[in-house]
Amino acid sequence: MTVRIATWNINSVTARLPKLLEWLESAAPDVLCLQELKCSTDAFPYDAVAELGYRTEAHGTGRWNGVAILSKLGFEDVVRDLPDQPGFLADDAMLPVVEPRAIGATCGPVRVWSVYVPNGREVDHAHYAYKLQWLETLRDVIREDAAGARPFAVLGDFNVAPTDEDVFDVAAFEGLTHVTAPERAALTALQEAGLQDVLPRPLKYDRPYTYWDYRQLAFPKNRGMRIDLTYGNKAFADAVTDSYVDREARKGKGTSDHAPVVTDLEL
DNA sequence: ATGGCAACACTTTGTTGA
Repeated sequence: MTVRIATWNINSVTARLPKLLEWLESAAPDVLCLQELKCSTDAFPYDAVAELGYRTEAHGTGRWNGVAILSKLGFEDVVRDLPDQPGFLADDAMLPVVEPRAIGATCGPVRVWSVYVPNGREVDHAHYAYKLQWLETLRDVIREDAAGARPFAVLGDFNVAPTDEDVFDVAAFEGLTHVTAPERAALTALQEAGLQDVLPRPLKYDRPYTYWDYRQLAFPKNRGMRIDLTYGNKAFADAVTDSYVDREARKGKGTSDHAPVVTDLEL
């Protein structure tokens, strides 16, 4: 069977609902992993996407973060949060909070995680240590599925550019998060656990960036980054027939600052 | 030069994002 799986940091599913529905109709993925819902689990627009044939498993608490999986292939074994997922201790908080950044499910023949990896903010910030710890936990959680025979992938906003080629100008990121050696080592650890970076093709230019800042005409100037990734195990990667970044969805007003990444499989 | 865009909620300004 042919299966189309996509990931998209939507930057508010309520603000982006018209764009989401339009994209679901045109791209018609079987499974879509969303990040940055910016709404609670209850506030997700379930009915609107159900009219297009999708069931949804969402995980959100409100203003920040939030992840979901939309599926035309049903759901089994839905898991909210990574087992032993680290929390983040905010400046004004007494206790660390486990944020809604991961949801896993089996959709037909494929098991997926939709993940929104912490940003890290600055290299000397507690959020950066949190990011590395979060990625380490992810590595531990995916180990069994990564080594298994069932097609499996982690898709989402990893907030790490895997190589220098994945940012428009490496000099512009000197000393910043997203390109540091420890962050990239965390991605390498996922690969050592059995996952492969499914490199999408760009629809324009030479590199498949997935994120462009809203400011200073970054998109028309193609000052982008590739941080939205599809990490599949061998069974998944071997089944890939095509993968691309749908930069068309980044065009115009009222879009997310991320583009969807689409992967087609023959299973 | 700390802006610039966008979203959101508790402050219609401050926080977050990358």
